[in-house]
Amino acid sequence: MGARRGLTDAALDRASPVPLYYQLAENLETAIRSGSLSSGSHLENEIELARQLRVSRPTVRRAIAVLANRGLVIRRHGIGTLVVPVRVRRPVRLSSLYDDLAESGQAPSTRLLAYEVVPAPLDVATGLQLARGTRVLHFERLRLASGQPISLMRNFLPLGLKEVVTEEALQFTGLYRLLRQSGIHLRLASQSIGARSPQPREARLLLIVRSAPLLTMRRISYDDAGQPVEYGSHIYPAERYSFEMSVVADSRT
Amino acid sequence: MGARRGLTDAALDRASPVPLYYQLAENLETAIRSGSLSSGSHLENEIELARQLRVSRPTVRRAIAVLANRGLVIRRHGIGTLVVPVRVRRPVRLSSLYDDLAESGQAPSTRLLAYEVVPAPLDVATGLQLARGTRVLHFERLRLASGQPISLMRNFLPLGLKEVVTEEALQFTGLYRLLRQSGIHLRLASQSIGARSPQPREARLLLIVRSAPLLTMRRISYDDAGQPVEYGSHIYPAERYSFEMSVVADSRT
DNA sequence: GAGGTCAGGTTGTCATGACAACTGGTTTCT
DNA sequence: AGAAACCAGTTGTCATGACAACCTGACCTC
Repeated sequence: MGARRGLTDAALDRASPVPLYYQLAENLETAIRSGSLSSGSHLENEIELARQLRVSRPTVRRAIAVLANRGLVIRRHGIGTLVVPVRVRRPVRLSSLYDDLAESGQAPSTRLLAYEVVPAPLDVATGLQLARGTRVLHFERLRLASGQPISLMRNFLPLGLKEVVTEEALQFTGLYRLLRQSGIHLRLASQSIGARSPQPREARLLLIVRSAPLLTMRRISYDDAGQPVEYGSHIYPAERYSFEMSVVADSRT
Repeated sequence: MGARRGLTDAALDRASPVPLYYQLAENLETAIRSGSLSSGSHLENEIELARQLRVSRPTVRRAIAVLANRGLVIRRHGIGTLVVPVRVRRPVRLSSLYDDLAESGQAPSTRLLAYEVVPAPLDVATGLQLARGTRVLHFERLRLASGQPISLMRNFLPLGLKEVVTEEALQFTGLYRLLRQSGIHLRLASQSIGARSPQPREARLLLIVRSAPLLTMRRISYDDAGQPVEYGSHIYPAERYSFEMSVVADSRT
């Protein structure tokens, strides 16, 4: 042997606080995305993989389950585990527009149009599970990509986050990144995507004509503890933006 | 004791081909949705749950993992597992419009506007991984909910599925249900959601004015084996439809 | 009274072992 | 030659056991 490598290169670190199964999942994902595990090919079988890496089979299975959930591999009973054919896949992951743009090299920037404390409108109060009229932090941002307006974003947050999400910080980075840096991990979000026509002010800010349709997205995000963290109401010019996502069905049966 | 029931009511069937963890997950989901596990409350702890149900702790954990993936519960290290506050949550699940409507009691019906074999347009051929110009099955349907047009759907399928997806069957049931009944399990889909203005014919069919925006969805679905099964290009009147979804972040870090 | 410390309870991780179920190819039988 | 039976290889399910990491609340100390 000796050609039998490929994965064992990035060894697992048992001293690390990162779980073994997760280290392995990341190694495998790197291998897939880099192409060293060509698309359509079989993964080494679980038992062999476990033997080579000196871990137990459940650990290997759990790592592969992570990849399967992300839609990177497909498991087939009696056959093996295959790498999904290459495809542009934006994961269903809770993504941040700012980070997405940055990743695709679009040079995002932000114009902060409003930053204030207001009584929560009814739908916001309901979404954030606050009493009607509770004071909340509200701000409005115009997001530009490569200098072109791509989204007008209104957000409402519980007042307690005012120290974390400051007026200054919002000018230079994305909301989600700010929250993450403060140790707030968004775990769950429910969102609704629709379309409508722009109001005059919206058309003016987004540099579109009034007959051009808008994409709308309303999102409520919850943290680790299930507490509502953010109510967002965003609009996008449909001619310049669309939502890309991949959806993975449950595995069972 | 004696009040300590609630879950043990729907017992697990070890003779069933349905895995124990999945039976348990469904029992728990039923309990949550029916309200017998009130929102925000703690689940019984894993060890106790395992003891009561006479299964091992990994089995319990796996069942809870299914629910966590669906966004129904949140696990907190050192605390316990909590039921997520009630909320209308349409899962990101690969859902069928037909089934969704039926579930919400909307009485879906279908008008089949076209059913034919045509050479695949370029984008369709690319999406289905076929040579350009390969003949494919194409059909167009107008979906009505409670008698009102709610979607105009164009689909392209590999010709081999013509026997499964017949002209007659399409009139009375949804595409996904047809495929599932034939043993084709959709596992993965990549989709894109956008918006645009309707063309005259589209406005006429959907009973909207030309200035009313449309939601558009393009979707390519893949089966268990990673083979493309369906290319769909659908439009919806924005005033009558929106996409609801919940998104769950990976658990780790 | 304020703060730190500790214990109990909970989920998170990992190992080992066993058997079932499925797939695809090969062999055998008719 | 064709169909049925078998077999090797793989993933799927489940049990048991052990320890680590984490959170909360109670207790103790200062």
